[in-house]
Amino acid sequence: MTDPHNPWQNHLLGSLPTAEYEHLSPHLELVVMPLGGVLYEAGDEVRYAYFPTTCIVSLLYVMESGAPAEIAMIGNDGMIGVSLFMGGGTTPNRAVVRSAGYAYRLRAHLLVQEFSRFGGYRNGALHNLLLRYTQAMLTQIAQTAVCNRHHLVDQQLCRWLLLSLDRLPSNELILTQELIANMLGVRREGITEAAGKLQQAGLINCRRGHITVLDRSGLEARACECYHVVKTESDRLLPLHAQLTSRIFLQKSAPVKSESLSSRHMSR
Amino acid sequence: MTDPHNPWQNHLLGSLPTAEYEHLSPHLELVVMPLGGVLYEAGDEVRYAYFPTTCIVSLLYVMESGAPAEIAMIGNDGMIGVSLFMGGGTTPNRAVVRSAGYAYRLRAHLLVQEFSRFGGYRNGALHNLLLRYTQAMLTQIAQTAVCNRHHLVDQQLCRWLLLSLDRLPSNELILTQELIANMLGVRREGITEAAGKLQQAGLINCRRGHITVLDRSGLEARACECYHVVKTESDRLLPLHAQLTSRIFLQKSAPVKSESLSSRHMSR
DNA sequence: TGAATTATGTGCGTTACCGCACCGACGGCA
DNA sequence: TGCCGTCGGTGCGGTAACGCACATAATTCA
Repeated sequence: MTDPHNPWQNHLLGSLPTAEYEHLSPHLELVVMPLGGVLYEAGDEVRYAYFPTTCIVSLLYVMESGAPAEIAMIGNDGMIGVSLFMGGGTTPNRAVVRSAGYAYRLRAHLLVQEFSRFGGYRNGALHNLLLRYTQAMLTQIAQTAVCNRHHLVDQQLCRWLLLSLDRLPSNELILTQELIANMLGVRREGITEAAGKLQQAGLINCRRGHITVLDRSGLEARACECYHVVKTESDRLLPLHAQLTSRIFLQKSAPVKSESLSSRHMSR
Repeated sequence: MTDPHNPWQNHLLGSLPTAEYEHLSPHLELVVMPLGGVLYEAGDEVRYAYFPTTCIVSLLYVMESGAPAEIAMIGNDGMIGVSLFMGGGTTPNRAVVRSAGYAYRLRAHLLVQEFSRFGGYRNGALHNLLLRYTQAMLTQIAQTAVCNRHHLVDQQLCRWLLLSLDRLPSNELILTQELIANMLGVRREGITEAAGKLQQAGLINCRRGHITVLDRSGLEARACECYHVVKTESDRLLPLHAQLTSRIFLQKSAPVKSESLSSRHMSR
């Protein structure tokens, strides 16, 4: 029986050419990502780069009042810790697990080292891949800004559910409406109302702490343009390489040194 | 008499080590940046990197409705065209001159080429500098998202004025309240009202198409935390190098091949 | 100089969302 | 099985910002 966890479940790792992938894989460490786990706080030195496979991590700015605001969400499409190679090594944001699951992590210096390796005159594949990913994330953040200003809570909820759905293996989200409200920076009651409408329309099904998406394209129709902009740009910058799909058949399990994050809880 | 325009008026160019600066400077072209000039449209292939000296350029997302929303503002602290080295070569945004002035520009391929040059095992200074700048811009965009969601128009106006002020040589902004409203994505009347309060408090002085800042620290006190987050992070990532200040005495003028941008006008 | 243009200031009803208070009800756990 | 903490739903008054319609004032230009 094969190990169900593999680094290439993460699209970035899965898109690497075999040579560079093999270079990194011995150092990738599988970690459990519990709901509410904090990867780093604002200003903390980032010690690991995380490559989610089945979890979702949110980047939050925590305001002076203590209220959080979601900046971006990252799942198996990306990584957490771009400041390692972009420079600075810290950010004014908190990274927190918003949907439990797994991720592979890599020590900071190993990532930076590999980022800076070259193949001839051009930079390496990891280098280019990570920069393209950062550019995609930048678009996601920009679109969050636009959406926050211009779109109704109903539309924003659709966008948010779709972005989440794209990063999860199933069509079920395990989270409370309060959590969604915190991420979107609106009242909990606002989410209750918006989700009620979606349920009434038969697009989703809500249970206590669970939201099941029944009609994906229905959500897309109700979402604002922001979702599509982010999705399109992301697909353009990071097409899934042949590498990834071919590895599904050549699967070679990585060392499973499962270790859990310290789980502080998301409050407020 | 010396030429008043010099590339090192732009902090990124000014922070380069002499060797790399000299490598680029023959290719830098001074361009006039008229109010409303469009550097590129959403989806356009980016053909030049622009390094503003006295102008301010805004990155806008233009919504389906046609309404613009400001994502970030760039002055002599940065450059326009990060997608050139981040990957993709286009963005879903429009870049438009928001405050007339000058900039130096560099052909896309020359920037990319210089970005990819190495000095030994580590990447070059331009490489690191541009990545750090991109990280700072990322923070600015993230904070725009936060601000759009959580802060009052009054506070946002203060933030916006301060960010503009930091990028201008004088304490006078030449722009209409309507323009500010478009940038912040609010009603023009909202700006009129907010600006009225600031004027009443003696912090600014408004004339038709002009805003003069009288009390900078007063504005800072009224601004939301977002301004400080962006400023602090920017200063941390991009401290002004000794190079820049020393060049003020070693000034060697660059070829002035002044050329004007096609000026399309910013409309609603 | 006077007319046209453009920018700014003001008022008024409307709306989306907030803050609060409360109730009901689900679901984990003893 | 029954308890209790947490989560979801609902109602109500309050408010920041909107959309619109004008009045007024500063420029530009004929």
